[in-house]
Amino acid sequence: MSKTSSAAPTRQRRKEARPQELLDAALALFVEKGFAATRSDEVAVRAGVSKGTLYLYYPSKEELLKAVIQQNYSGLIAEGAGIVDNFEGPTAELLAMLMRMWWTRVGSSPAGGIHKIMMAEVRNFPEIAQFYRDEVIQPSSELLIRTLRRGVERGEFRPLPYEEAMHALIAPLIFMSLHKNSFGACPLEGMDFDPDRVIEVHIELMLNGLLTKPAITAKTTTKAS
Amino acid sequence: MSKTSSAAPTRQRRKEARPQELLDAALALFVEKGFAATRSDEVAVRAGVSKGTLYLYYPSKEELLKAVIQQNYSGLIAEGAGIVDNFEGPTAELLAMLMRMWWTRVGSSPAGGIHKIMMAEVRNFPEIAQFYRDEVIQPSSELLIRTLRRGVERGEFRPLPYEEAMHALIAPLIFMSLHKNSFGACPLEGMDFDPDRVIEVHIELMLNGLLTKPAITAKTTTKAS
Amino acid sequence: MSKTSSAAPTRQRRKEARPQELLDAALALFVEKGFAATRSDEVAVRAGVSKGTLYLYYPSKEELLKAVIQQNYSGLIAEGAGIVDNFEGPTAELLAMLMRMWWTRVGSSPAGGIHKIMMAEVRNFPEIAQFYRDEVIQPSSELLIRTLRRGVERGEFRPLPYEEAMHALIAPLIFMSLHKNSFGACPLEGMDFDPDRVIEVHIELMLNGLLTKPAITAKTTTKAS
Amino acid sequence: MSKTSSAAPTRQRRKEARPQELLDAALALFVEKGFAATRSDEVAVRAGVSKGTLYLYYPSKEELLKAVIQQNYSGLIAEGAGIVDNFEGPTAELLAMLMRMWWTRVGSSPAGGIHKIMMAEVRNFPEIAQFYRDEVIQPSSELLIRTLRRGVERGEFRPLPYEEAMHALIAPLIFMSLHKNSFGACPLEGMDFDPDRVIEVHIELMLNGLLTKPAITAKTTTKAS
DNA sequence: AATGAATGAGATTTCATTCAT
DNA sequence: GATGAATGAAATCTCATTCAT
Repeated sequence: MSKTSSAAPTRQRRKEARPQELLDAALALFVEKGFAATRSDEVAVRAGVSKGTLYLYYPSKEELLKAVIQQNYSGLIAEGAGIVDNFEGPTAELLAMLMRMWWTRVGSSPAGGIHKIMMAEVRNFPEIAQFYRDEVIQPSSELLIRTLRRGVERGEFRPLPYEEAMHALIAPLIFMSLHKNSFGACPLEGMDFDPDRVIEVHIELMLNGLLTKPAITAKTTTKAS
Repeated sequence: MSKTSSAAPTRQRRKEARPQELLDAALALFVEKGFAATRSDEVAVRAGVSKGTLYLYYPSKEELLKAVIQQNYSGLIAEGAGIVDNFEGPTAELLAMLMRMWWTRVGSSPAGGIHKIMMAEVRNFPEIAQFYRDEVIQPSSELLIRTLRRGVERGEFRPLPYEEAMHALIAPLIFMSLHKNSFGACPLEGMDFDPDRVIEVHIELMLNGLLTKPAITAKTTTKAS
Repeated sequence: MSKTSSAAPTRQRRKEARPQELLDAALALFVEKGFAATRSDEVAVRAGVSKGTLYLYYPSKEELLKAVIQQNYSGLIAEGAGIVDNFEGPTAELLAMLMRMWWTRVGSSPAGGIHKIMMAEVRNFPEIAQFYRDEVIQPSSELLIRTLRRGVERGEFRPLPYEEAMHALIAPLIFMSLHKNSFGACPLEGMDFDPDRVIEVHIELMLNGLLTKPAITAKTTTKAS
Repeated sequence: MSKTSSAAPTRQRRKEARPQELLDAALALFVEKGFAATRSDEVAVRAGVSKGTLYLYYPSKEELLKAVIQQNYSGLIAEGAGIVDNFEGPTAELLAMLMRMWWTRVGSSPAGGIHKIMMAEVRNFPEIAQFYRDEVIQPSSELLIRTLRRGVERGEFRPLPYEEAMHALIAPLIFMSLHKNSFGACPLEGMDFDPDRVIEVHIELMLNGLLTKPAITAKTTTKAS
């Protein structure tokens, strides 16, 4: 019926490969069912090992969660920093490139599911919350803020409160990533839009706005903060 | 502001108030700790009753979750529909009004936390997923799409793929709501921006874009779908 | 076949009686099989409840052990102190009375088994070790030492190092108690002496010695310390 | 005194030394932590081998326990028998010599810890109980009883029930040995007596009694049984 | 022979749910 | 109805034992 049907489940020694296999299995299940609702031997079975083996590599389910998060984010940010520092050309292009890159590399990959786990669990794991803020949120925020500032200083972008604009910028990316791993994974009728196109439209709108002619908005006198 | 402090003599716990008290307690705890990690007698204690009493009203924790979700969304949408149908004036104003309204009435109220629960649990409760799509997502999407179409048809907005634009529009609202109930509730340093202002910046940017001068974007030749 | 044969194992509410029943069951099993080798649901079953109920009263097996020890020794020593303070007559009689009393009330009762548990487990539970020393060993040692000093000071006993003599005095009592709960409980042939008579012989020998005529012993010039 | 420090070049672990090293490691750990609470790879690590190697020599932890006990008692008794048979002189001296010898050779050596293990585990291992009775208790009891009888028959000792007197005689020896391996190994204040001196006082008291003048005891008309 | 990665039965503990009071 | 003591299925984690290398 499937791949491992006939051969006896002979015991395998794969010390090197095991951590990665376990982390992948754990990520998939934590994203699908949530951390608390995933039983530790489900993880083991999906990774093709026994319950005991899982505990040989990670001393508790909580440590496993931490390892999943760390492994997926180590050295993800550094890459983006290099791009920002070396880019020459219109800031709009740089911004669009960063956002498309994040979407390709994180948002629509398994690692994107980590956001879902984090949203659901941060309040139960303050230690992980701090780690995630320091290693992921903070550096990537800085990257985008630096880019916005570049645009404003070069006169390409209108003046803005950077922190808030940054959040408005990334919100649809993360939202789409969350969607893919929640509603998007359910067999529901009538939810058949294409996340990739949402990202493109978002980029377009962010840069150019909805209006055919710029309006003078009274309410939000936005200044670069 | 205080709930029921003055009027009720608080003599005996009123039977008819129980369901609401239980649902409120459950909502708060499910949002804070997640569904699986909330113990059913925590809910009971927070509602001021005993564990047994909880089961008198809801036959299982799962049914309680369903009731929490359903109760918080009954008749939330109808209100918006009336506004859209009767509004006269620039569509940009209508759109901004709808978004601010959602933020005030839902996003920054306890009900906003339901999104967090839904994200975390839909894949475990397909039944709820369908309900939520039918009762919440579908009608509010239609409302926004109708508004966008109004803008495009009146020549106020540039042509757009409605579905995708709609998602780009609501993403920061929902994202901020999720944030308030996850990272925003953790005592982390350096995450001290104001969600309300993010909403305002988002509205501003959505309408006018980042660029000082409109660019001709080649990549996304967005047409009204 | 037995007492609870026919009646359905109907759930009983016995909040008051439960702690004692659980402690008795735990004592018996810890003495018989040792602490580590006793499974917590064995304790529950012997007390006539379910595993869950045990944890309703004691939050862990270790806490259960502590409770067993404390409950069996609270106010056991005070009694002896009263006797020593009020006794008039030959110290030999007082000493014999104390020893026989201990044997009757502790050594040959279930509580005597606690010594066996303590011997086996002290090194794993330093906290309990301290408790036992403070509550049991220290006060009862003082009692015996006071008695020995009375004998020496009244010229009834030869001079002695009190601390060491005290240990020589109680050793057979405790040893017999340990024996009853270890070898004595095994179905072995040829170990059929009577512990009660050992105690009597010990008392006799302690007071009068083995020798028909007192010897002058060079080696141990024992002085009252 | 040092085991094998100078002679062996310690190049490769010698195969023939393994069993002894394993038994020593097991003895030390079983005495310290108890049988059930000692993990089998703790034993292996302490013996400087891997877990797998331990199972090459002993097929189960239970067999290891048996081996520990048996190995430590082989040919311990024979020695004593020779002494008793050949001794000439006062029986009191013989008795004192036997007791001091036991204390030196067994009680205060690692082998003394076996008593602790036996006390704790006999009821779980009936097979070992029988072995211990046959190989250790029975022969050494006989030795002491023979010595007591010699004393009584030569008119040196008062008439006694031999079996019971024998137990009264050895109790402090074993009790001190147990103490060294339980409470004595805990860092408790106020338990700082010297076991060696307890033994000496015990011998002194046993021979001469506490009383300055022999009393006529009515209660225990002890006759040689 | 020696190793230590892998296993899985079994232990402790939790908690949704039931039900006697 | 309301309570909370009682239950037991199920979850996490341990560790004696096995076996591929």
